[in-house]
Amino acid sequence: MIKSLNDKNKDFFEQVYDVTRLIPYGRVTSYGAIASYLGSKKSSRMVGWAMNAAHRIPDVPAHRVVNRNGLLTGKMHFESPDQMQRLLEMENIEVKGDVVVNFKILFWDPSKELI
DNA sequence: CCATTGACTTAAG
DNA sequence: CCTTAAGCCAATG
Repeated sequence: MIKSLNDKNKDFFEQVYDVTRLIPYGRVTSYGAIASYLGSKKSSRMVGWAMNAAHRIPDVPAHRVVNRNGLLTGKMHFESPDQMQRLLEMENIEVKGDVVVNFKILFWDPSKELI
C-alpha cells in the first residue's frame, strides 16, 4: 500500500457506479431510483454528484441516468450539451425536447429488476 | 467555519 | 403551469 487511498472513500459513490454500470442497453433510470436502491431516496443529489465525479470512469454510462421525469438534466455536463441525447438515441431511445420518450416504459428500476 | 450551490425529489399553494 | 420550501449531503469559496 503505497498511496493508500481512503478505504471509506468508496461507499456511496462506488455503489452508484456499480448500479449505473448494470443499467441495460437501451434502458434508463433515475437518480432517485438509484438513491432509493442504495438506501436513501432523498440522497438523489449525491447520485448526481457521483455522476459528476464519474467522468473519470469510462465504464459508467451516465447518459442512462436522468431525473424522475425523464428529463436530461445532466446533459450540460457532458462533452457537449447534445452528447447525452445523442448517446441515448444511439441506443434507440427517443428523446424529444430533452425528455426521454416512453420513459416510463424504458425505466429500469434497480430495486425491482435487479436482485 | 459559515454560506452557497447543485446531474434530485416531494409536497403544498 | 409556476413558485416555495424542505430534506439530503458533498464540494467549493
